[in-house]
Amino acid sequence: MATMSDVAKRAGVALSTVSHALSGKRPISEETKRRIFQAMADLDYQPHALARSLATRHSRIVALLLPPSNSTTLLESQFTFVASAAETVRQMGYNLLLWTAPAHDLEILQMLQQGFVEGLILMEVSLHDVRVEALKVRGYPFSLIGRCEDNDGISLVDLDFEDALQQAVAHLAGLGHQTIGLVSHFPALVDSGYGPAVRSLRSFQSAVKTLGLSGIVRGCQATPQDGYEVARALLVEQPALTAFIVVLDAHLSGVVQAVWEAGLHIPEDFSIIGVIAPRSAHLPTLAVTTLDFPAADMGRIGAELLIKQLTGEAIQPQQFVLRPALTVRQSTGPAHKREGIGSAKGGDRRESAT
Amino acid sequence: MATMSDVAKRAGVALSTVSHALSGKRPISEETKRRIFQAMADLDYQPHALARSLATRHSRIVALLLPPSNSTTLLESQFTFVASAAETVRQMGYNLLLWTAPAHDLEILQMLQQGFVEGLILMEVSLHDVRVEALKVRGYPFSLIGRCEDNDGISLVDLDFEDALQQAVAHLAGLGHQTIGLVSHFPALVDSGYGPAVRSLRSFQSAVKTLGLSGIVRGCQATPQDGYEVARALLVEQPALTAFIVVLDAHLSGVVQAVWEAGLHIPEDFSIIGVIAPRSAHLPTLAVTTLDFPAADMGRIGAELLIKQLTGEAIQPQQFVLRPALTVRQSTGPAHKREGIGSAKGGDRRESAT
DNA sequence: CTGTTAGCGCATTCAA
DNA sequence: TTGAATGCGCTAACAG
Repeated sequence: MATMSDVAKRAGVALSTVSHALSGKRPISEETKRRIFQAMADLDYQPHALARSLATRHSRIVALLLPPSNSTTLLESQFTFVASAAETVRQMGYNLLLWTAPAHDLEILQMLQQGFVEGLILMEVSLHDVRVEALKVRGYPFSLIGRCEDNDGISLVDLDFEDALQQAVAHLAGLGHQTIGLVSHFPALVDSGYGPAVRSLRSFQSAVKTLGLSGIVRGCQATPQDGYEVARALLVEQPALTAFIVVLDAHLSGVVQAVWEAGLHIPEDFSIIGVIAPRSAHLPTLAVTTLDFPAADMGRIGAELLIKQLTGEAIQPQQFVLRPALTVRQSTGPAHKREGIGSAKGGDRRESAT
Repeated sequence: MATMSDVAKRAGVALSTVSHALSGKRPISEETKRRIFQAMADLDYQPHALARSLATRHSRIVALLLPPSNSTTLLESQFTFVASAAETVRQMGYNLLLWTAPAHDLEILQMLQQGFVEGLILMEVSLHDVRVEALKVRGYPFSLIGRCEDNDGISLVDLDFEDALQQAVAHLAGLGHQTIGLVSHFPALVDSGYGPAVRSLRSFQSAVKTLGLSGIVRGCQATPQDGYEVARALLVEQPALTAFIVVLDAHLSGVVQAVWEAGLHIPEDFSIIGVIAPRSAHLPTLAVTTLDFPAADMGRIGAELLIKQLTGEAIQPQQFVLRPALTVRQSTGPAHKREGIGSAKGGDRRESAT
């Protein structure tokens, strides 16, 4: 591996000349430039990123904090954040480090202090996030995919859950639905102050109230089975129910199946709307109406926010709270009163599966 | 940010003494050690990782090459690789860089040459992978999650697809099934030499042949809808079919639904077995029998293989081809001839969804 | 047991 | 337009 001084020697110039030829930070005659690049080609020279970082005091490395794998199971959308951020960061000439750390861990700060990493992208932040506080106090650059309660001076991108749930309720209300069920996050997540859980819950309740509808909320773990169980129970307990709002992609298939097994047709007898990525909206035989969760955009913007901060392109913190677009597919329609059925024809499937 | 020389000054010792106190590479008296650590604490000293890397010529950074997001949609298992590798790498004191690059791109090599990254983990390798060839020729450390055709001298971890499909067929054969369908990868993937696609296909065909059964193969894109369509078509075209083998988690729900909609009960009338992660096996109302795809293990081992190579713990390349365990759940049972139904009661759902 | 010194590969300041 | 020299923060001989 050739070094810069090797190149300099071979081109018959000084080390600094080579450096400047590379960076273009001072004028170099065509002739010497030619010789230098020739020498670089001959030697198959590659600048040493680490050495450059040490001299520049810029590592061009940022890190994305992955939520701990044990707690919440990773949703489709989460991975999309990661993939999208990775791609964006790379396009902007930076490198993305993937860190796994318990949400409360502060050893993150060490690595920042070390100068190893120039900035951080956080996801799955809670309303009162210690990490955010710590970063803010020390003035380290970071961006959020998500929001806290107090976001003063923070760059972030998040879904506008308030708007999303409001739109969802409004859409259903417009179709004449009077009693709407929200299949939501696990209650513990609400208690722990997880933003999406709290905000969507609040917004649903207020929207339902404003429109004079009745709303029923039930939360559960992010698995199809739990979604199924919850929906099934709700359908029995609440005969007036004619629509579900689902906010987790993992719940969708379970909820749909519960509705089917109750003998209800979608959308004739029952409507379902999801606040999820369009990609997750296409069940085998049902395209679900969604408020499009823009996961890829969020990953991209989260990355851009951080890097613009680092390059000085953006001085002021920017906040993007994205309002999701409504895409009407086949799962929502005019409300019809349900017949008095709690479970029906499809129900045997479950018992039959010994 | 305090530097090592600051610490040295404050402790009244030489720079190198501080360095050695930190690394423990030479004996230091208790007294000076105490003073040094005291000074470090006073100054809130953090060693500068980049500088250390430059001096050591070891960055303690490895990279994981993410498959390009456009081509294959990312499966559950893929993300599990990433998350698991990230965690493992971190536990071993290294950092994981996420790279997105087209599979044919060789600019990867530049970064290795630069000394920025010490090694690579590749996933989604094809049987004849140019990247692997290039890495091998230049002697760069890397490990594979997956396999090529020729794996001489390469460290890798992969699922034993041969064994998996053989087990799947054997399990079904043992239950009396005579005609088995394989819902598999998109044909283009087989043609392009994608390992899992090719190996599972081959193995299925040979297993079926060996046991004197008849096997039908159909491949499609990795979405529930495509899985549904393919299964549906097969059920109509092949009345003798009594079981499906599914090798992509994304297909599972679609295939199951197609079977249900054909009026068949699982497992009484029809059996389904998946070569997928247990986590994906639990549909809302059906726990599917699987050959457990050990995605987390594979991510972990892939990372370990690379890092052991870097630390010199492993001189010889190691290859782990994991045989999946069979977990019998509710979706497989004794074979019964199907009645002459091609489509049935559930079929209306599809049409009804306008 | 401890101090001195010379790099690691590059950016950059100061001269020329 | 170019060269020489200094230093980024640390490790690792080499002395003592």
